[in-house]
Amino acid sequence: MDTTREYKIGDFAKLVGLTTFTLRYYENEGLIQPHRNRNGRRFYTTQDSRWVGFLLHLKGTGMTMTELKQYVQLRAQGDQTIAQRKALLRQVQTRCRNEIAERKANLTILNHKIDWYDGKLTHEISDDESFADYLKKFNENS
Amino acid sequence: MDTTREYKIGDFAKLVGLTTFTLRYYENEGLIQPHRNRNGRRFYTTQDSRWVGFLLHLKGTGMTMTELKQYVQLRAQGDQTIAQRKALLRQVQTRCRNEIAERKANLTILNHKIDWYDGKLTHEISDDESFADYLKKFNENS
DNA sequence: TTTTGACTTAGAGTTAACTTTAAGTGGTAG
DNA sequence: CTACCACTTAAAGTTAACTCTAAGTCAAAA
Repeated sequence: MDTTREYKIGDFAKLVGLTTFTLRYYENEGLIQPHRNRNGRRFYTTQDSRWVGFLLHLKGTGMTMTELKQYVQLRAQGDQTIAQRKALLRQVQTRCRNEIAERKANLTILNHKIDWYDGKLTHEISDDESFADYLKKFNENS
Repeated sequence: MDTTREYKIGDFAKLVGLTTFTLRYYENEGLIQPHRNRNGRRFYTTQDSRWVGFLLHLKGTGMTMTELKQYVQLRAQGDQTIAQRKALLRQVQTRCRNEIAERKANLTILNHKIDWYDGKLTHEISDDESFADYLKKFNENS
């Protein structure tokens, strides 16, 4: 493993799947702190790509910029903020779980609707059975 | 069951959990077609609330306004568009499944991070074990 | 050496899906 | 009767998270 490589912003952008605009934006917001060479140009390391990777995982859970900034601030204050960071992540975790559950529930309805269309197309469902009626078959538990 | 009730826009809004603004907006976009009384005021029926309920389920899968409008247009053309409607919903279904999967994967990382903080707080994880190292324990498959 | 890429700041533009306002009219419930 | 709710159109405002531009300077790759 090469842990000492340095990337210019353009190359790093490709590496992590962001644009240079976004990288500078994140930097502005305090989420990333690239290094500078003697000419004042940014460079990024493998370490930085790991951090950005983690950031993107957090983003992917629905964590907002505001929350990410809070998180980064806490992180900068060292180990005494671990409990607070954990609390923050727990909040994001709960919300994310709820969103997934809700999304799944909606997807289930969509699945049934598609099945219903299937039935219509293959004439397994009579012409006059409504989707509402059809849905009742899956409602043992409500 | 009372299937003949009529609701004024304000009451209907409460019933379905939207604002009157949003109801008029959806109507404008062609997603809802309320009835009018002799004074030109909108009223909505139980039928309408079922339709809005379904709309909201579709929205909840990540279906966009544009897609919903397409869907409603197809619906208005009758049974000969069932295959097209099914195709549209399938596309939404696939995207929704992918998004859920991605979200779950990100949540898994978040879960591990929280566990890692837990370990730090209870000193089950040594002070110098990095999260990256910790994560490796779960990476049998990558 | 020419083109490509990086640097700066401040600010404008983008996107989706609402959300609200204005400004005036006119039913309706308590 | 009075407060409240509904009606209209057109347009502006909101939010988050980017995304891009301008305008000029400067370094580096082909």
